[in-house]
Amino acid sequence: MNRPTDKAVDAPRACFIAAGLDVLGERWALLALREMSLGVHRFDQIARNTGASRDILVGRLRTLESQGVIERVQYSERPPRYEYHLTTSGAEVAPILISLAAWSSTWMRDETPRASYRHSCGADLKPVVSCAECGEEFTPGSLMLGPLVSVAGTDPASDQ
Amino acid sequence: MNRPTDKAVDAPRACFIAAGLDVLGERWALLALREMSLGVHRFDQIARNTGASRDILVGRLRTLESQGVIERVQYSERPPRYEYHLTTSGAEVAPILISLAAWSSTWMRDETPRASYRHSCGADLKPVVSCAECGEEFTPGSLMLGPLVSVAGTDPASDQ
DNA sequence: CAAGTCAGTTGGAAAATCCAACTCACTCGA
DNA sequence: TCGAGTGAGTTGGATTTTCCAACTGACTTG
Repeated sequence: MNRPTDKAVDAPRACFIAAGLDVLGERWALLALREMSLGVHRFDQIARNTGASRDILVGRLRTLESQGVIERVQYSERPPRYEYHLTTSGAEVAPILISLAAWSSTWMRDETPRASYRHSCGADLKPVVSCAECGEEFTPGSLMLGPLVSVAGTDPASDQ
Repeated sequence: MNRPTDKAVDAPRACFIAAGLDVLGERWALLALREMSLGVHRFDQIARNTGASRDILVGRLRTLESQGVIERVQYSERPPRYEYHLTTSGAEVAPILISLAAWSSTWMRDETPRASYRHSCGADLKPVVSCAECGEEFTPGSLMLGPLVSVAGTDPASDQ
């Protein structure tokens, strides 16, 4: 089904979920983005609000910046000081944070008090995820593997 | 603004995003759930498809099980063998995976070929996240902090 | 009966994270 | 002008996680 010299038949599944996690899945990355989404842009405050150690946080912010998810905006010349702001890419992480918050507030209810989130209309967070094409709601299981995608199309390959 | 004896003014923000990440944010956890969402339920195959080392994967699966996200289903008596299946809670992680895949396929396009995802209607993955209450689409920035939530209500507290 | 499958375990090396303290360049109040 | 404070890091060493390859035990299959 593949080439004659079938290399490793069992390479990990290269998919966009895995690729997204390479950037957003490292510890503290999503919490840092949460802070910026909430309007917190400065290093000390992001460190405090996330609980990340400062050295690790520096690394995360640099990675996110190099991936184009956030950008540094200078707010003081001397000494040079920067704020961290979401780029368009970073702002579009919001649906992930929203889904996560909604899942968590449904399934992680225990005794500890936690900040909840809501939509700007004032309602409690109850996101509905639907398909932009057909308009139907995504149900668990309606996620299917599609074709391989790169700059150009490549030949399909299916294993599971 | 708070109590007289203000304890640590700078505790990390306890919110549902952070709580969700405690369970889903560890390395390999979401990829393991991805596999189960795609119908892969057995240890060896999950290990292969995610790329996780077997020892770490065992730990993750145990944690997810103890958190009620997945469950082990025995499929062989002797030797005892189990499959890993999503619980209702686990199935509802789908919107997170969907948002992640969509974000990634928009912003992580590089030369490497990757499996894409689509809705079961056949369309490319373009999820729309909207508020169940008002029906309006969530725009970046429409996520607001709500009140503290626990088993009972607690007094509000705002810092940022 | 030898080889293969499946779901793990094990031990040691490597990498990531944590933590507290320290730096540097300032600003602010007395 | 001095001392304290702020903001954004950096540093070194301890701790925790993860990686990796090999191994086990209980089977099944040829």
